[in-house]
Amino acid sequence: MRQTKRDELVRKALDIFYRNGFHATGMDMLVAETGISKTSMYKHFRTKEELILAALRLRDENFRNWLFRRMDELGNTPREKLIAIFDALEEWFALREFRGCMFIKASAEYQDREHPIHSQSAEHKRLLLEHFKSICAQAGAAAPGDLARQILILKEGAIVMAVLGQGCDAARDAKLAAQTLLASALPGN
Amino acid sequence: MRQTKRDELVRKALDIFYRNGFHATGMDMLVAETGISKTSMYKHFRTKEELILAALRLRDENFRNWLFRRMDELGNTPREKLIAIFDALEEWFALREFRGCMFIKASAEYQDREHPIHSQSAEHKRLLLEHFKSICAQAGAAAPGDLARQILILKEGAIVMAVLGQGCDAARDAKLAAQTLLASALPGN
DNA sequence: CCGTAAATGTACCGATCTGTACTTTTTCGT
DNA sequence: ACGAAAAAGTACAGATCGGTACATTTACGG
Repeated sequence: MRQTKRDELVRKALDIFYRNGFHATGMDMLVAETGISKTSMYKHFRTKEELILAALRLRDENFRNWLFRRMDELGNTPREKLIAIFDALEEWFALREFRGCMFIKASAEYQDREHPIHSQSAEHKRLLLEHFKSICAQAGAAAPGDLARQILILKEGAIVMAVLGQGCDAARDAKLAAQTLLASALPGN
Repeated sequence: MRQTKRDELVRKALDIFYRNGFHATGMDMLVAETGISKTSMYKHFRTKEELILAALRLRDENFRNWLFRRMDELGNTPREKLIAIFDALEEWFALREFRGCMFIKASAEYQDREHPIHSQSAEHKRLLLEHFKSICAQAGAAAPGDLARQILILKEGAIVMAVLGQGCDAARDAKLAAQTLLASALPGN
């Protein structure tokens, strides 16, 4: 139960980085918006980068928990769970606070593949892919890895178009594409 | 023929912004890397933002010219041209200097939809979509708009996974998905 | 209620940020 | 070769950057 303050910092910093970007958010702004003193911040995290990494870890946990739970709630069969990815995305895109994928943005600001922030973002995508792959296997796909990667591509593309598209419903488009892919890759009707 | 210097500045600035990011690239770095004096820069562009917008305009022109030309060169029929998108992507991803989509990165750093840099990035995607849609129509798609948006989603997703995926060939995965979609949406075999 | 750990407030460091002022040098058409 | 325009050089303003020092205040378990 200790570390409430540290958790509060990470939670609030995550919000601010998500809304404002990483380079564009200074430590002084974090002090102003979180109400937590700079001294405390640097007691918990030695550098801004460490704070960003902690925020990304929390984001990874939150996002995967949310998506996987929503897939389970919205779909009964493995096949339905895969389609439910895009229903969940639609809910997300509709939120007022939706601002795109935090990890795409992180990798855009920290481009070097060796950079911890970049590789942690890549790890998030790897974890998503792993889960998708196991569900594709449950659904009876002949090549679960291939199918999972195609679905992940649809998911990432939908997020990009939700940010940069104008008005059109990217989740719905991606869902239609996913249904076509599943109909072609999965046995049964 | 005048403005060679201005064009040189935009061209070099584009490279640096692409490699280094927008906020992470200061005007002093641009001076050092381009060899062009700060005085000249601010004579041609009143602010850094104007220079970024000029660089993005050049990027949009270069990228669309390259992709549409490559689609024409690699595909004979409209259907083949659509598939060729992903062969072109594969070439791009293999380049040593590949660093993802400049417009995804721009929208990640300038998130406000009202911001000129963001809306110019969205315009780039709109122009891609328009072209894809006209080729989908030529290919005989019943709903060319729907199909074009699905293909654009695959293209954007492939770029994201080329940046954040590990080793796997995102262009090939997206191409397989596109072939499935076209087989389902287009008349003929 | 006391002692200790945690958090705060304030002031600061050197570096870097975008942008400007002003002078000198280079370029280039005529 | 001359004159105007363009480019460069230098120095700087004012704000903000990430990060630190240090003294003070708050919170809390025994």
